[in-house]
Amino acid sequence: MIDLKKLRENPAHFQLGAKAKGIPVDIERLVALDAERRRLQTESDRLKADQNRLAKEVGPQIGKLKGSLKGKHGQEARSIELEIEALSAKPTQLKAAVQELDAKIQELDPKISEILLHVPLPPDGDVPVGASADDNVEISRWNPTGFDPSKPFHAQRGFRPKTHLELVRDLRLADFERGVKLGGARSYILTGDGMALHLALLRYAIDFMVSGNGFLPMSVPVLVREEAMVGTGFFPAGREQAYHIEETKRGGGYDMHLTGTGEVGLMGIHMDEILDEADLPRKYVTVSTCFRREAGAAGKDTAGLYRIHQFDKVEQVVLCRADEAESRAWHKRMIGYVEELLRSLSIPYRLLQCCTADLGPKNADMVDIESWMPGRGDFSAGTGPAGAYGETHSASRLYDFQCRRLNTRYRAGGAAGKGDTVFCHSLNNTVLASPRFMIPLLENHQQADGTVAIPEPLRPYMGGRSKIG
RNA sequence: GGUGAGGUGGCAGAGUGGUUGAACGCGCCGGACUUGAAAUCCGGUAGGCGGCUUGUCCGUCUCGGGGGUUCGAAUCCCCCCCUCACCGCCA
Repeated sequence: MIDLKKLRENPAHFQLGAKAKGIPVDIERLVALDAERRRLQTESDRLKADQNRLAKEVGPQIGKLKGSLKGKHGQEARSIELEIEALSAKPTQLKAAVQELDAKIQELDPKISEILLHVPLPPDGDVPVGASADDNVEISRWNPTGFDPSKPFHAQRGFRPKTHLELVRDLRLADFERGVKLGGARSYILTGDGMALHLALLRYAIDFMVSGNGFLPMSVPVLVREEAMVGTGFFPAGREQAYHIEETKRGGGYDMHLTGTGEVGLMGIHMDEILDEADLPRKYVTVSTCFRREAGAAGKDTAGLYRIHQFDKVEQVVLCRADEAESRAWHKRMIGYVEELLRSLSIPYRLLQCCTADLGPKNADMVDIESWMPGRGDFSAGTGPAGAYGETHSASRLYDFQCRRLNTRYRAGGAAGKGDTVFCHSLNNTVLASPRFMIPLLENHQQADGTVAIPEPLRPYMGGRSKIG
């Protein structure tokens, strides 16, 4: 959520931001509704002040009179009752006026929050303006020694590469037919070494962040309430992407949603909390199963392990002080962790600066990391697939957008009881998502004999083995 | 799933219709005492929203959440959420 006060001061900034992201939102109407709401509240508060003052003056008198009414009858009682009535008249009148104003405010509130929840965080000034993901800008590349993505795979390695689909089939790493039988389209079963590799990757990634970089490992719910989805900024815009458990339809008190990323759980941890500044930054990592409906992606990447409804992901999240420089520094650092991880696994990758159109409502800035996948890209009969980069990671910088929605704050100024409460900044980045990451891993490390070499750091997690197949 | 008990400030815990945004205690902050610390004493210590005269300012709301009764609600009524205990079932 953006700061309504800032929007009041500079609506144009938010209008431009929404436009750059290609998100339609009626900011003029929001500004008008907000002004009306404040007018009503000021008026209501004024009347309530009268009410309270009157209650203090008149209330005790009424109490006394009511007390003296006991045991009185006839004429005497009647005159006391009249007195009470007279004293109550003004407060009753005020009450009606207040109720009328408050009713109007209550009518306005859902309209305001409806729009407010849709106002995206404007992209930072240094984010390139673009119309679609095609306008993303490459920042850097890294290649293991001897690898050059501009040359065909077989020219470098001396054999035609298999796609991950072929590798998975030949090495019996996954069973798509039975997966689909069980779970429908985009389902799969990892089998044998496929499952072993999947687990090895996740465990390596977790250990890398915990032992290597001081992140605190957490388990988090993947079945969460609406508040967590709205708070983290996935709802309302991304409602179509999440599976919805309609418990209310069977008599339950509330519905649940399956999370599409561990970010929801990790960020939700400190919902409605005020943290001590001294306890920041918080560095959390989780591994969780992620569920995505992939609505609107029909027909896209239908085969294989690239686009699936259920996968597992190691995710990193940082909560830090509300300081732009600090936030930016963490973004770089969190990307750096992933670079180090990818290098340790000898996977070629590139960093992409996402343009404004590719950002999504909650990001001020986003950097994608794409891993080289030899099995993707144009196919030629002679040399096989040309290879292409495919997205495997995404690092977001959100300022206080998420924490404002989640109401996650800290007390500034160090010492307890002092300083303002301010919303934290939050950041998140993939550490490793599998099975998707198995694609670059299998395809890059395949050998001419059809086996796949296991990169050194994964071997301890694979029973010391050096290859699959 | 059944039965019962509860949800009050950072924590613990009073308060069952009238200056109670909230006692007492602990914690924390400031001060005094002390060579320093401890102990002791004094004072202070929630958040949201709005306003303008932007102030050590004013108003308002908040005792799990929402609604209601009342001149007045932490306190009474209704709905929801959550926690705990025991029983049943169960990975």
